[in-house]
Amino acid sequence: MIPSEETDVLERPVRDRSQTEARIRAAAKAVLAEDGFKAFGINAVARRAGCDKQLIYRYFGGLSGLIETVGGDLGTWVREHIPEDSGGMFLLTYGDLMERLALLFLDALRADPLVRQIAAWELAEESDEVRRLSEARSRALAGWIDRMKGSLQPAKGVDATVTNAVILAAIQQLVLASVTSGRFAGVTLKSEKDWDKVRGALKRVVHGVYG
Amino acid sequence: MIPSEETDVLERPVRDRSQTEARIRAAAKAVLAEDGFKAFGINAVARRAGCDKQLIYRYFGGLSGLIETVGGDLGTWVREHIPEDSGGMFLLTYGDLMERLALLFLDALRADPLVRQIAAWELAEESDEVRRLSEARSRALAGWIDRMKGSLQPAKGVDATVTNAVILAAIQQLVLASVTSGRFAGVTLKSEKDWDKVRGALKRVVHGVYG
DNA sequence: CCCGCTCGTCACCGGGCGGTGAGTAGGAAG
DNA sequence: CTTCCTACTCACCGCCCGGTGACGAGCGGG
Repeated sequence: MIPSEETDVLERPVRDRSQTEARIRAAAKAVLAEDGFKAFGINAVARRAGCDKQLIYRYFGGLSGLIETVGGDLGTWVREHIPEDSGGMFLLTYGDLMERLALLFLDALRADPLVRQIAAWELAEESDEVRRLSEARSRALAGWIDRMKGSLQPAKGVDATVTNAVILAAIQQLVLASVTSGRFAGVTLKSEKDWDKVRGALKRVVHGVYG
Repeated sequence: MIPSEETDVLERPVRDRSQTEARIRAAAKAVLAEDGFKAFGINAVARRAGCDKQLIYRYFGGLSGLIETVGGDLGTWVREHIPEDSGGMFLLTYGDLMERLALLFLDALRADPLVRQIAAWELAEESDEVRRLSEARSRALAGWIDRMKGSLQPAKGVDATVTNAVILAAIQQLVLASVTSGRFAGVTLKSEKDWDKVRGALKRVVHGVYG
């Protein structure tokens, strides 16, 4: 292959620090989302960003700093992916609210490989970096729940926090399992029909506890 | 350190193939359970077993064969860890049955690091070996449910398979999250008091859907 | 023009990984 | 005692990892 002027121009480094930093950040998210946390590392990110790994050390102080930056970006994930309002519905009961929250969470998690990988990472490894990542995600989600529920209160005698955790845990587990194995506990999780069944079960569960 | 006769005896190889195979199998489970699936590999297992990794290739045909063997042993896990009978209770309703199943599954999973690691592994990676491992676990669990439920039937109109999957998914996710991060969705999962809250929420959920 | 600073690259290090071929030790059979 | 088979070990390969020190390339300010 004869090097043309165009490739020469394209392969020339940008020499713009902020732009390069952005490229590295984007590459980090892409590697994590597409190749999984197992493949996540200095070399993989640098390769993806098309620059030398030394720049990651210079600009972010190594992997941990880069992860921290990604976690910072993640704070906006909830706002980007889950609608803030009630979608034009009048949520009469706490059960209605939780049903809507559960279904939104299900679809949002299914659609976002980056957050899925972070969730799976959290289950696989305990390190400070991962912990900070998942804590950012967890805090954002909790804040969103608080904001959304407004003045609605569950029936007395029901520990809403723990019950909601159970429901969200079920959703997260099913979504994570669907990606890698496509099934859980004898239930296939592939087609949209499968997910409709899950939605139905979730609705029944939610209204079973909250009325 | 002067080599004593005792250490000499202890470090001497066993020269008994079946016994060495058993040592390797035990080492594999120990590495997986204690160090996690990330650390699982030929070198780690051989180091743990105190023999050369070559033996793993010779006796098991490499890592995949060894994993398969572990999966085979896993088929007996359910029978070992979850009681077959109804614990002297008369399970009058399907809801009672599922409550008991849920609580048993919760405790069994909390107590078994090996199975926890396999479950986490399944969420982190998609490979044939891991798939076979988790399928063995899944099949065993499903068979146990079938055996236990006997002739009890849930209320009509409720998809018991999917609903049960939702409940088991919640339990698995909460247990896995508790090990690495000690919390999920704002709920701390450390003390037995925390788990009592979870048990309460699970009971409410189960009897909410099944009556 | 050249200095100096920043952006970027390259080569290299030690170490752990999965994988393999060649060689050793030790007990049973003759 | 020798033979032979089997259990077992050792040394080595190539690869990729995270991490670092030294070197060039380009651009703005004197």
